[in-house]
Amino acid sequence: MTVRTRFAPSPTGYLHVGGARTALFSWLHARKHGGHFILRIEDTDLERSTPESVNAILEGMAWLGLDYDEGPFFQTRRFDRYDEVIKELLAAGQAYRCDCSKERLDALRGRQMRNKQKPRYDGRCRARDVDPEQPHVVRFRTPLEGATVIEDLVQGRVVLPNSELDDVIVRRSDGSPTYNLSVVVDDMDMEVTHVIRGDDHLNNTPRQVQILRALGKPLPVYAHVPMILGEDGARLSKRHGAVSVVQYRDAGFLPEALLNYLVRLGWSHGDDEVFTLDEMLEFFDLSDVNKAASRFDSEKLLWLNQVYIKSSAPEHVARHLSEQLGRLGIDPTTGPDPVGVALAQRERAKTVLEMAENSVYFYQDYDEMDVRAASKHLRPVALEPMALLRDRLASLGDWSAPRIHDAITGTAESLHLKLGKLAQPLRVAATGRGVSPPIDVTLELLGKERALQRIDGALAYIRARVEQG
RNA sequence: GUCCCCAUCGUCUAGCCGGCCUAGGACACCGCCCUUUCAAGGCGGCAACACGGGUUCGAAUCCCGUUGGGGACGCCA
Repeated sequence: MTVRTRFAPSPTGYLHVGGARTALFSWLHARKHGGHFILRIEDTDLERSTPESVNAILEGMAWLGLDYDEGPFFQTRRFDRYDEVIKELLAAGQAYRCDCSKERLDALRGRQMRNKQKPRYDGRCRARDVDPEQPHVVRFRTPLEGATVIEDLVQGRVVLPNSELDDVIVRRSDGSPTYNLSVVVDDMDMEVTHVIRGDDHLNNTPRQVQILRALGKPLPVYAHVPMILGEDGARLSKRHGAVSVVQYRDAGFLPEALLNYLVRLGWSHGDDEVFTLDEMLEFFDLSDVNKAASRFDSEKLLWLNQVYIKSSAPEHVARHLSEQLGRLGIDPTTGPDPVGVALAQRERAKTVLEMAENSVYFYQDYDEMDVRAASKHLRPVALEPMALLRDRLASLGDWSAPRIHDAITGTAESLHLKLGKLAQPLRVAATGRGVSPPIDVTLELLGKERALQRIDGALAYIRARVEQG
């Protein structure tokens, strides 16, 4: 039997990191076993589902490279099918109509809570014959006796007495199906073999198992993966800032870095930390997934992102860099090849956004210099050495880092200056700040014309300082 | 409140079918080295088996309880 997994988000928001990891595990499991990965949009909640959310989810999945073989399926297009199953249950006496009012239900819940009981439907309509023409919901008739056992791939055996379950609503009074019914029908119709989802669904599983049994269908294999908590240990929410996958994209993260970070949350393979997609596929196994919830640690994500920035092909990083430059309003064709910039900056950027922000001076003249850097390094003592170096650089025929380097060290030696005494002023002149890639590389990228221009500007700055005393 | 799940360094985790663990790796943090800046890199350091009972010659590893955390309890998914 071929493996079939699915990712089934409800379109009520963006794709957050928790959902993305569930999708990743599901995708990995399908791909590893040569199976199919299905995307299904659970939009039965007409009130809260939005097309924007659907797009946000698709966008996030696409960015991460989690491609699906089937779908996206929309549950709203399958209402007829759900109704068919509900009728089947009704006809078999596995479900019944209920016309209990919200008020009665609320009162019942209140009473039960006060009595320190678990709030649940009392089954008042189980034996009543509710008029199908009058407003009503349909409830599943849960067995009163026995227990439901789930053999979960990550949670192990979970047993829940059926007395803990109440009769869930499977069809609302407006005729729409509820979650527990639609998932069951879909997973069954789509022949899903492995239901991989967050463990917040573990409590729902016995109900779904009961419905499946009532329908006489085989059970899928369940795997409830632990949740991802925010850095403060609380459930992930908007309050935690950047939890949306596309926000990480915009913040300059590489999709492979996020994927790598996510796969290591709740799963491990010995002491390994960095995995290529192929390695993930080779080593990932649901049975190695932890049971405990884990916290999201953005520091470690940042580290991994830098690992990927440093080790990926420069051309690949450069593509992301160009995008980020574009978002900063810079046209990458107005300066050095982003590949060279990526190569020069890769060791000093934890995100591509940071890399772009620190590379602006390659493409645009700086408006003003960093005050501290300028006052520290562009001092009168630097005037002569800089002027000398400027001429030497100007005479360079081959504007390459090695030649530039020779010019700088040559000048420093002839003046008996420590390299830093010359390199730092030069850096401030060239970039307007005290930090940059190695100065020879920086100058090469800048180009001869631009570099000399900026040195001239810095010389003028120093002269003005001399005059001011 | 009731039920379900969980519990190793600050964080992610290895180990968990008992002895190889004076508990390993990674992030973060601290120190040293390298160094034209910032980084990167190298080396070193700090730091945990939640607690209490058992079982056993022997427990991080098995059992029970306590505490703590998370989840579910909706005509949300």
